[in-house]
Amino acid sequence: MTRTPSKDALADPLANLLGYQLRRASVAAMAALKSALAENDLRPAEMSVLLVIDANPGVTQSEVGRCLGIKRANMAPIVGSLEQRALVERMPVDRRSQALRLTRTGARVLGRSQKIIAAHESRLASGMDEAAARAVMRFLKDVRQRFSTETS
Amino acid sequence: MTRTPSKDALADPLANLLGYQLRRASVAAMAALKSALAENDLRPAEMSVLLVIDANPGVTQSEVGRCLGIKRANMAPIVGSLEQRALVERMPVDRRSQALRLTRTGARVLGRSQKIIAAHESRLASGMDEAAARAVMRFLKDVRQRFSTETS
DNA sequence: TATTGTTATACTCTATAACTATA
DNA sequence: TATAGTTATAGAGTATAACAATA
Repeated sequence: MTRTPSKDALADPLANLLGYQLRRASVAAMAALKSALAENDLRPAEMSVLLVIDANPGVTQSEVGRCLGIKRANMAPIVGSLEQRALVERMPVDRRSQALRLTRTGARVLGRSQKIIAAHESRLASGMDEAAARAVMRFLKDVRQRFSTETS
Repeated sequence: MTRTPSKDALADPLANLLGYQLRRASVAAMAALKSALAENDLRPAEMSVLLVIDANPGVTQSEVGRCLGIKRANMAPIVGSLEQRALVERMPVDRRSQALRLTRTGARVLGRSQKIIAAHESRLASGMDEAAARAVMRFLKDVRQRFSTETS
C-alpha cells in the first residue's frame, strides 16, 4: 500500500504554505463578495472603481486605474460600462482627459453596496481580536508592498 | 514636472478594507510566484497539482481536483499538459479512473520548484514573529473555511 | 516626449452544460 | 444512480502591443 485508500483524506502538502492559503482565502472571500454584489448588478472591480470615484470626485480614469492596480487598457471597458448604466458620468478636463463623477443613481447604488461591503468586512474579521486583526492587516499590506511590481 | 489638475495623491477608501487588502496581497504574491516558476515552465496551478500527486502517489485526477478546489472539467487540460510534457504518468485503476504518478522528470522538476516555493515562503513570512505568523495562518484558514462554498 | 484613452488580442483561472463510459 | 473523465464554451481578470490625439 503506497498510500491510504481513496476514501480517506489525502495528504495536503499545501496546508502549511502561507502563499497557498493566502490565495485560497482570497478566492473564497472574493466569490462571496461577488455573489453579494450581484444583487446590485455590480462586480467587485466595478465596485472598487465606484468607491475611488466617490472618494475623489473629478478623478480621471487613469488615476483610478493606478490607485487600483488596473491597467488603462482594462479601465476603458469598465468605465464604459458604468457610464452606459448611468452610474458614472464623464466631464472633460482638457481635451484628452475626463473627470469622473458618480451620478445620483451611482451614489444610490454605491450606498446600497457599502452595506454589503460592511457586512462582508464584519464576517472577515469575525473571530479575531484587536491584536490579530492588526497583525493580519500589517501582513497583507506588507506583502502587497514587498511583492508589488508596479507595472500599471 | 507636468501634473494633472487633480490632487497628487488620491484618497484611498479601500486602504482599510481587509477583503481588498487580502486580494491585493494575494495577487502580488501570485504574480511573483508565477514569474519564479516560469523558469521551470510551470504555472502555479500545475505546481500545486504536482505537489499533491507527489504526496499521494496513485491519486486520481478527481481527487486532486477536490483537494485543490479545481473542477474536473478544468483538471483535464492541466493533467493532459503535464502528461504530454512527461512530468506525470497515468496508469489505469479501473476502467474509468487512472492513478497519477510523477515521472522521474516530474520529480526532478518538482524538486527544483520546491526550492522556489521555499524561497517564496520565506519572503512572505519575513518580518513576522511567531505570534503574528500564527495569527495570519489562522485567519487565512478560517476565512477559507467560513467562506467556502465547496462546489467543486 | 510623455500621457490619455482606445481597440485588439491573448492567457489564466473559473464556471456550467452536455456527453461517454463505467461503478 | 452516481462517478470519472472529456469537450465545448463563456465570463472575469490581467497582460502586451499598437494607435490617435493631446499635453
